[in-house]
Amino acid sequence: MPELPEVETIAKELREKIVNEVFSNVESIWVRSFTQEKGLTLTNRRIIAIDRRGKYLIFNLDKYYLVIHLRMTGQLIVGASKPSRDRYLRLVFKFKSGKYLLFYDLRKFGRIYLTQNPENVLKNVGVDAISEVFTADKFSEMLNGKKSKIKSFLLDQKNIAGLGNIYIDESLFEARIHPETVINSLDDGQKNKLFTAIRKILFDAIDNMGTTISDYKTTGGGFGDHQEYLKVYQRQNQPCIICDSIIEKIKLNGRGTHFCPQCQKKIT
DNA sequence: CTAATCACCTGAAGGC
DNA sequence: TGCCTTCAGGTGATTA
Repeated sequence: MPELPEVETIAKELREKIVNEVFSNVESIWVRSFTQEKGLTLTNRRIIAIDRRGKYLIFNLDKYYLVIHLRMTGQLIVGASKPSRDRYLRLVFKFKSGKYLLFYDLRKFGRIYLTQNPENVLKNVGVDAISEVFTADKFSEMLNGKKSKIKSFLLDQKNIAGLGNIYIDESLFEARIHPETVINSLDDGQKNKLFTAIRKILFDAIDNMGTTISDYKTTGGGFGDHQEYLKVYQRQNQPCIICDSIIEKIKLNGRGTHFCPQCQKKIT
């Protein structure tokens, strides 16, 4: 479900809603959703700050860290009460104030870790796509000598953290680059254009509070708006908004991949 | 190193 | 209606 803009939206809301809350207890309805390192407990820990890296949320506690990945269908909802019996409710975090942080996750892929050191969880997570250290020069340097397809590279979180299937397809369209383009055939102009496109697409999506296709919700249970602005993602068989060609959908790395065959010419 | 495949899960949608 | 297949925004492990 959520990529960087959705997680960023959730992080902002959680900062407003639960910073300074003190955990009272956790109820694990689906135990695999929550793991804690040996000897650590969440009880009495206060939330000092909430950070994000790629698609991960990091709760900085007065001791320890809570690291969260929502994967495909995870949702974090802040509530005043505990629902009696919700089908997809997996974890219930109770605060001493009486508030609740509820973790819903239909497909049960999401994970929440209590750890001494966030790097234990984030060791394979690369530079965040909207951080200041991710620059055009850095991007160009990362692409140097690479032989894989550009979309495969962008999907791999140890390269750049935060991009997923939706925003990669949208960024490649914005930059007019075919998703199967081999990296070492990109020229400097294209690399720069792609860098600019990635940032624009992500910041626009954040402004729209993310994209709700099926499961993504904000912490109050609301939806994002960015699905209204998608130009290629899930627009297969519809006309390109630039040139009227029919948007195609192929499989790349097992993922649905959308592009305009006219605007994003394949270089061979 | 890359690439492909599976595994983890549940549900929706489409074909017959 | 029902059965079967495929697909879904993610990632880690394993195998080639």
